[in-house]
Amino acid sequence: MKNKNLQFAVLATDVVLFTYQNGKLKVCLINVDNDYFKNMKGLPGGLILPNETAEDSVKRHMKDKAGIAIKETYIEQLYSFSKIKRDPRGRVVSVAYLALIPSEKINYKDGVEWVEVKKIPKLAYDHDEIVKIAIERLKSKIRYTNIAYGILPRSFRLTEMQNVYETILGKKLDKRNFRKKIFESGLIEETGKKESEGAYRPAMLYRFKNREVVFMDR
Amino acid sequence: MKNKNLQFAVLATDVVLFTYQNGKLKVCLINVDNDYFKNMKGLPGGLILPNETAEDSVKRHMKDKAGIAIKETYIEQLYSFSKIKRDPRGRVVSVAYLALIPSEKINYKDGVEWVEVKKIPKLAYDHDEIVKIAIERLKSKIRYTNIAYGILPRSFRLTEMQNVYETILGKKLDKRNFRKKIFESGLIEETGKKESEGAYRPAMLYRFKNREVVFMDR
DNA sequence: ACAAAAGTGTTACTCATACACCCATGC
DNA sequence: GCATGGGTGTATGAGTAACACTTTTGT
Repeated sequence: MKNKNLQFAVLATDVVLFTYQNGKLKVCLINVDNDYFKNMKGLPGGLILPNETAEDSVKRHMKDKAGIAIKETYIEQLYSFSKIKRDPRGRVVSVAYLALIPSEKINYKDGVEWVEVKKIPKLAYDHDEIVKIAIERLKSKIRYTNIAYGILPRSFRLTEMQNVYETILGKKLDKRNFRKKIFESGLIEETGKKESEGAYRPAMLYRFKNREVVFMDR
Repeated sequence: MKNKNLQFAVLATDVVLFTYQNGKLKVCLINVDNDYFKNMKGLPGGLILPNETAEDSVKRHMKDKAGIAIKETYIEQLYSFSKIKRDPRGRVVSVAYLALIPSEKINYKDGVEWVEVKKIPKLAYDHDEIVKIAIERLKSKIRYTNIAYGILPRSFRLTEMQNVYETILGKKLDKRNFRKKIFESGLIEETGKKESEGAYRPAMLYRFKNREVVFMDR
């Protein structure tokens, strides 16, 4: 660096990592316990190192702090937070990310908890605000992209998919209209296999055609 | 700061500042001339200081480098750029912003040029990428918000407004449909005044009801 | 045979699109 | 009276929303 005195801020990342489990949308939270935030929860995250991009940093922290296998996750940059007092320990500017993971890919670790979105407690730092923005982004983006691939298993029943949409959007959807729209979108295809859930009629299993973001027409 | 060796990156902001002038969408560019980028252009921007947020920083640089009166501008955060080599002089992470200004509020300064979007040359650093993302954001956001208030004068004719939309969206719109949609959106209201453009029938002048962002229904 | 989830079509309504002529004014 | 931009309505097609019953399977 040329000018030492320009270096003043710690640069960090935070991630709002969602999963869908037992019919509920959940967020990954870790324990926070320091002089300023006693026995609270917060988002996983940490510093950006000199030789990594913000995205590299998020992936590393997701792996280290939440035990997440990076390959399995959808990640997108959410927003950057730069309020001067957002971290009472010193000036920290944070680039926040939104990430999705199918629940069966989660590795559970001590100090890491998956909390239902509706039951998130008051969080440390400005993490409440970050989560709020992440939920809005997820809600709007699931409408016009295929990012649900990030939160559903590789192959899934359509009712499962509909449940994910209903939970994220926070409202019931009509089964026939949902299916029509999803089929017409061309985002998914049959796997050819069927799955029986307990004792009843087996359901066709589907998968996403693409595992990169696709925007729906318009 | 607690830990000196955590401080490695320079934090900066860049702004993609749009205006609409003579039927053209233009971007504010400044001269860049250093060891790495000879006689080129780039976006206005600069460092974030220890006592300012990213948004404070953008506003300050817009004022200093481009002579823009802050009060008149619409500003939103665009995206953060953290590629390690994006600035060859050293590690700089930049929070980019999108801003809009009505052309009559521009103060012209030496070394600052307003370049038609279609004619933007190769820019210094990663500023091409930033501009591209800004244009996409502007295109999509003008469809479902009232942010056009940031680029139109306080009061304006409807054809003027339609021209702004056509230029940003890059396509012709139907006059009657445009008017219908705008009126139904409830975003604007009559000022009660009329304006004659040259020798012909005077047009009703309108203004935006709100000068903060409003999202259209749906 | 029954319990449970899977699967399937039609109608009504709303919204977007396409399209052409008269109006008001200054010169 | 003419040139110019301002202003207006209707018809068609597309997409969204509402709605209920039959099918398949395991027990």
